[in-house]
Amino acid sequence: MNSRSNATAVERARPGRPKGRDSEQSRLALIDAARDLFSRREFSAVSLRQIAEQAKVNPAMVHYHFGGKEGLYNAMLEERFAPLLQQLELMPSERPTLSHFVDSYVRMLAANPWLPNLVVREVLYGSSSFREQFIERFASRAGSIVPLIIKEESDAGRLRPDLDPVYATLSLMSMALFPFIGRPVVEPALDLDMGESFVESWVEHVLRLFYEGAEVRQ
Amino acid sequence: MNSRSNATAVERARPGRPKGRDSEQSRLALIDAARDLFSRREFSAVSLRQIAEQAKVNPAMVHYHFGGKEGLYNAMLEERFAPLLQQLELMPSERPTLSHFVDSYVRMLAANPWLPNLVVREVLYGSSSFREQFIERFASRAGSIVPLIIKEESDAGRLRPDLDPVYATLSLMSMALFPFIGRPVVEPALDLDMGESFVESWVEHVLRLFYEGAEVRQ
DNA sequence: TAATTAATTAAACGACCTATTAATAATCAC
DNA sequence: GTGATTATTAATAGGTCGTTTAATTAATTA
Repeated sequence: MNSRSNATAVERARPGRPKGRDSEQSRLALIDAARDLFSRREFSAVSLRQIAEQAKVNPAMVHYHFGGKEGLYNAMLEERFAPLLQQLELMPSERPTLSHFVDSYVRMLAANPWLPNLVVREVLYGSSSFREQFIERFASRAGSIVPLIIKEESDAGRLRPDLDPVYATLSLMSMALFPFIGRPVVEPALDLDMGESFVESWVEHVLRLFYEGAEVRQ
Repeated sequence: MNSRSNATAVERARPGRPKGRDSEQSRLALIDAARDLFSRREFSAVSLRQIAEQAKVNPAMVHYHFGGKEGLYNAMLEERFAPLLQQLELMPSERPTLSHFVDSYVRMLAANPWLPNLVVREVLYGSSSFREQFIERFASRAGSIVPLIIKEESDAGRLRPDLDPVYATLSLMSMALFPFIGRPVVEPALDLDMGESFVESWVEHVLRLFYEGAEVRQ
């Protein structure tokens, strides 16, 4: 009863090009496994062997497709991470509103729970070159457009003239991003369910708090 | 001209207990180096050799004092991290106010720029046991007290009765914590100087926005 | 069909890392 | 003073990791 004749033995892949299988399959499997593992653990705490095991390919495939661990990480960022952030830049054809901003940010983070982890990791521990690129491509866009919208609303007499547009932007960004960054603590600590229904009610709360405040009006 | 007679040669430490030096010195040097490096890089990306080099002691001292890398990390958390968070729990003798909460959180984060990085790392990648402990010891305290204060203010008629205390808490926490977590991106992206003067003006802004909102009142 | 190219695995290499042990020198206890 | 204890370094053992190479098989091209 050797492994060759044993029908119950796991079919071990043999060397050589497999029959009728697109190489794209193993490539995508690696990217998916990388996204999953890199968003849950530190870069250096995730080994190629782990990624390969989860992707069900040989570790050497990482070198074949991406040249190495860093190449795989960069490819993952480029293919899974950047497009999502890019989407945040797609403003509506008309003039964007604050409501639109908060809504699209919150919606995206809620729909992709792995996203904030990667963003935070890049911001905190990423190479300075990536951070600069990230700031230039994404953060600065939002960071310059939102203050402009606020300034317009202010000039139009809808917002307090003494309100600092940059501080107001930072307030909105904080409320839009923090709950999702801190989700593993926020949910249990506040006994809050951040599931489906959270998104809409949170956006509504943030916008109302921003415009009207928490005080009773007389 | 051997190294013994060469006065300009670096004095290499020889084995054996050094003269007139408290062992506490090397212990503290290790803890300080660990705090510095662990708050700037991932845990597994920081090697004992780096820590020891920065602390100017032999890597084996880590084992001697702390039993290993993890022991050093835990000791660092216990001695540098926990006391700071503990301080946040020290409420004033009288009834704490929302203003007090925001003020003390913001002040602490601004004074200890390494703190948010460690908190975030623990929250995102830390062991679940530490996360539970963190939630129980710190996050849940704030997470249960602040909603109570808000509820009281609401019952006293100062806040809108339809305001959700938990959502309001999350809003304040977001604005108090996020700017410091995202500081490496926030500062350049918003062209904001988060130095000395930021603390006071930010606290004032947050409280006013929270109570009064951004709209013009008629 | 023969030769070349593409896709895959197995095996091994070298680097580095943590942890351990042994040696050594100062201090402390008696 | 002498033996035990404490604080330190050097050396190394054992393991894992990323990478590379060689072998192997399928697909493609000539």
